[in-house]
Amino acid sequence: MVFQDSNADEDVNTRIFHSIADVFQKAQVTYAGHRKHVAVLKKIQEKAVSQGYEAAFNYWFNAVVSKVLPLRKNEVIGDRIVKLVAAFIASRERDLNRDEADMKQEETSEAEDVFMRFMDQFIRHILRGIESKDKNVRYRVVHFLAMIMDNIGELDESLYNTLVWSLKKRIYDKEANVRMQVVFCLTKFQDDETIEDDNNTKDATKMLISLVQNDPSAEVRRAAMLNLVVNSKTLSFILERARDTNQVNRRLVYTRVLKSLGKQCFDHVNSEIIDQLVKWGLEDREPLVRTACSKLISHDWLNLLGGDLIGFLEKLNVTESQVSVEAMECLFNTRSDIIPKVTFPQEIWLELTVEISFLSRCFYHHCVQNQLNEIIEKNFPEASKWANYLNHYIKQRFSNEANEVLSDADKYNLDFIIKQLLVIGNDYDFSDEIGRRAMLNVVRNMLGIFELSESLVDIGLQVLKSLSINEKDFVTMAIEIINDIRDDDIERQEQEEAILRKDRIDSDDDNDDDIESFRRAVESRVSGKSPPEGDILKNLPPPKEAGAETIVVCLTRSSHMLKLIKMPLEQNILITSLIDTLITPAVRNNDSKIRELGVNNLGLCCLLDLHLATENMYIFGMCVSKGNSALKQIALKVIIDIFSLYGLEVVNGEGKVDSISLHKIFYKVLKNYDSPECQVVAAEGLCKLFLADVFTDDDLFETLVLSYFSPVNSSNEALIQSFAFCIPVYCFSHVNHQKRLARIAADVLLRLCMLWEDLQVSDDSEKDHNAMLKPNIILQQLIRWIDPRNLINQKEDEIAKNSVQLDFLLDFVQILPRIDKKETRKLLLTNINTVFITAEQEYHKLKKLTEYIEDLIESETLDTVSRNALQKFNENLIKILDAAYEKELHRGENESTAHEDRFYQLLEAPGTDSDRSVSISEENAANGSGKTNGEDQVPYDSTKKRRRPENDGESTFFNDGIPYTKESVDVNMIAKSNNESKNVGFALPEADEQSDDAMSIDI
Amino acid sequence: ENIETSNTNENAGRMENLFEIDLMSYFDESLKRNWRGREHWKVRNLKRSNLFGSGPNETNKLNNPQNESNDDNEKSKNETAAKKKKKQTEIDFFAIDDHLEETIFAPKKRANIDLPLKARTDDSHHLLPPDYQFSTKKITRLFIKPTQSMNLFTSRRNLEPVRMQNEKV
DNA sequence: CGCCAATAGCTACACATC
DNA sequence: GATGTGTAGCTATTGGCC
Repeated sequence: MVFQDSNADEDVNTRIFHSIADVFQKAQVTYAGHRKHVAVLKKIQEKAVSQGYEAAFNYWFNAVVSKVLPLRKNEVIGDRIVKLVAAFIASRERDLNRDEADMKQEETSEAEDVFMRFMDQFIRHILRGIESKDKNVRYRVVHFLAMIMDNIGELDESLYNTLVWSLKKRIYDKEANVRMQVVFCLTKFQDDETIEDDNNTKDATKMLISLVQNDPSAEVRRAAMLNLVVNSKTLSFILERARDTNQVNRRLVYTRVLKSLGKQCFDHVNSEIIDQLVKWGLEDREPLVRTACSKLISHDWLNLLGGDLIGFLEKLNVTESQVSVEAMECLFNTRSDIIPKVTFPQEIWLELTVEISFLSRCFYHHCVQNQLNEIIEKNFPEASKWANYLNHYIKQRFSNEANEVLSDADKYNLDFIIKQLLVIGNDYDFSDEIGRRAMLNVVRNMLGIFELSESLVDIGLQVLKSLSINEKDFVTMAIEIINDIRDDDIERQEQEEAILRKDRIDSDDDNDDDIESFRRAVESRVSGKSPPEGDILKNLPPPKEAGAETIVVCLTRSSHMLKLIKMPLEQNILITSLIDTLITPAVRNNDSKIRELGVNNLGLCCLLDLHLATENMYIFGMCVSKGNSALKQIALKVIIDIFSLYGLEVVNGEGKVDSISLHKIFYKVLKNYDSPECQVVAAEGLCKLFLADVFTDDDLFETLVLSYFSPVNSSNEALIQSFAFCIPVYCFSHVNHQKRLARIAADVLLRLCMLWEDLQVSDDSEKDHNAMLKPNIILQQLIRWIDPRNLINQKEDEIAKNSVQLDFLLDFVQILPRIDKKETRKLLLTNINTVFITAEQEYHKLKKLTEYIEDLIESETLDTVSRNALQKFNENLIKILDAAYEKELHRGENESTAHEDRFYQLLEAPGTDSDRSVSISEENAANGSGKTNGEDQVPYDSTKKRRRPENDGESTFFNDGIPYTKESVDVNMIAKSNNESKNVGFALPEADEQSDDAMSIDI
Repeated sequence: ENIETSNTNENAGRMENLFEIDLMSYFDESLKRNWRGREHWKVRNLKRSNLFGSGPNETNKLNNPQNESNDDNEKSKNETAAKKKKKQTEIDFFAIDDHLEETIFAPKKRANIDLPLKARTDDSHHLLPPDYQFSTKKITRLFIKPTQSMNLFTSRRNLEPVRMQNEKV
């Protein structure tokens, strides 16, 4: 032992100090021997206390601890000492508890007092540093606290309050690490509240809930998530983290939270939430999250349920579940061991529940996918039996008594079961003709049922198609079903009428009238004339058509049928007549539901026939510009699909709609942020059409790009995501696409910068402020999109020669002066070095660029940051220019000297005005469009000129100076095109003129 | 002859189809992390093909291989030295520093150690927006007739009704 | 056979630096 | 705010152990 009895006060004091220091000195090097070190410390303390030097011990203990406080996170020495102290305190507390248990009362109270005094002063000591300006000190302080929390014993009330108060303040520390440790501390204060108190959640828990949602640091949120007590109030906040922006947090919900919840999960979490969690997990973009989720399902949960798949489906509430299909797929795929354990005895098919039917459907699908034919044969009956089973449930559901016997829930469940059986049936082996016929009968009859739900119509028709001999056969059967439904309805109406009249006639004692009026009714229906007025007053007007409800039922069937066929229309008279008798009248109908279905049907027919499509473009256009939101969306989809299929053949020609009018419609929809859904359809659709090179218009494309960046669309997630996907696909899929963006990029940037500057001065708080990207980010994004290195199918040398970015830069330096604020220009200029410049690119362009850049450096009043960036760029540029010059020389030697001369001229007279006026566009006109396979009909140069700021007013779409607002589409263009051609345009009235009447058009 | 030509046509078509599918999965793969768009796109995506000099500086480096190796050696030396320094510093618990506590416990003065107010709450609660799962598959499907899809990359200016896919519900 | 540590290797995130 | 380095939190593999 280092210190022994001594009489001198000082001596004892220093010995205590040295002893403590000695322990710390050794403990800082390694964890090994910590137990011994703790024991030594205890000895020192005991001895000191016994000698009346308790205070000295505490003092020196604090002193050495202080030394460790400035050590930053992960400094091992700090970590070791913290652990040492924590171990010391924990050991002390353990001793006390043990002594208490052993009933050593007297000793205990003394030791307890010592311990409490020690803790009190120690905590007060380190708390002095909790607001230190040194973040490391703050970190170590809370680190110490977090580590000793478990053994803190009972605190004096005032100290307790101080501690809590200090911690509460630190949950808003600037440093994430500090906040994280505070979270660990706070978790200890919520311990006793596992017993729920309904309206009194503890402060600590409340704070953790707030942190788990709001803290900017993912790690702090993680700490809060993992340490929150689990009860009915906190659970939703914890589970919500399955969509945390941080990948690890998301994963932990599955690997940690849900796993440890175990069975509780099913008992206390409602099925909707479980379903949502599974959906999120299995659909996550991160493979790690997906595997975590699938592991949870297929291992933890399945084991928990003892392999009970039905039970699992019950938990998911299969009839409402959005993911049960994927979940089952995941189960079967990851746990192939359960496959042989799944069996379906014959009896089960007549006793199906929703879960069993669903399981069988997924199981069947899995077996088909993996060609487990024996298993299928073992479990699933032959086709004719299957048809019987199916019929069993259909009868049960739609029999005459059904309405009285079955509750809504029963009907719902039966529908669900029938659907599963049909899904299976769709993949069934119908090589056996008897089975096929049986099934065909059942399905045909089913499809004739008036009340059949749409989803059953859909799958029913699919099965019908699988069962049919060929497409023509399928269409014949389907149309027969539709006609039957309609005829039945008409017949029913007539019967009702007849009965009505009969009642009357009975009282009038005349029978002949009946036949007479029937004849007239039929006559009028055929001829389309209405019966004489007198008759109308006497009798009810005979129905010419099926009732509205019936029409809907028919149209539903026809649309699901049309979705499934691809046979050209001209080969199918039946469909042509369907158009005449059912679809066209529906399009003209006043009932909006019928009209929407009609347009959808007509659209589907158009996808089968180019001529029909061409003829009807006008109607679809009218629907988009005049219709209500739902109709608008359908018609828009139809137009886009038609374009996708036929390209521009359907427009621009004698009697055809001209494409400019349609462009205008697209502009309008794209900018109408009152109907975001239509915006998304327009955006996605236009992207498709551009991708397929159906559309090649620069201005329209510019509108697309502006829509992406426009702050007014910032809350339209679907729109943003659609663009985020489509624009890069477009740009990277073809050189010409990238060129198109490069052509408009500078203009886009200019407009957006101006808009951004406007937003900065407008005092519309921070919301608008955040809604828009900063110009530098926009620039980066644009540069990335036009980076030739991202192009597919490019060889290295092709990439090196590609000068789209160079072209863009040339535009860029010219729009730069038009940006008002220096700050904005600075944001842009700092990014200039990310542009891809090589010596392989055209010499004269490089040359031109250096001139511009040097001009910029000289003339502009630049801040240092921009100047540095520019100079750095210029240095590189000059190097490249030199290299390019070398190359050019070599080429010149080999080919002709004509070029060479020019380059010498350029070199010798740099920066002269005459040189500068040798316009770039001249060269562009030659090089830009010549190599493009004629796909870009607009010459590079002309577009560019048109876009030059000076000419803005002439024909650019956004001539109001403020990019992308309200009605900036010019009317001139449309008017012009209408005058020029014989094409059909759309007279587009202003909004106030809109009315449904406008829709009643004749074809 | 006929058979042969039809075969080659078929093969060409098949190749085209393969090409299309390849491209589709290429784009799906490389863009799947950018789905949130706008400020959330990350630089790391679509790794630049660094197959060749990815910047103007490259030439310089290639010209002086010797310097580089020297640099590397020095660097590695420096690194290890620095690491050792960091890890080796022991604390002398015997030394008494009266001013230590003064400094570490110094009042914070004006130094702001707090999170700015606007960073303390977040409207999004740091949750991801709904994922609309855009993909080449979704893009190529027709809107009103999802069983039919178009070719994006091959057969520019398209577009015969290609590929009927009966999809399971 | 399953279990565990130890190990290497990976990526998104955090931190430090200028 | 762009940059490079460091780190947390995994995954996968190995080899020893019961």
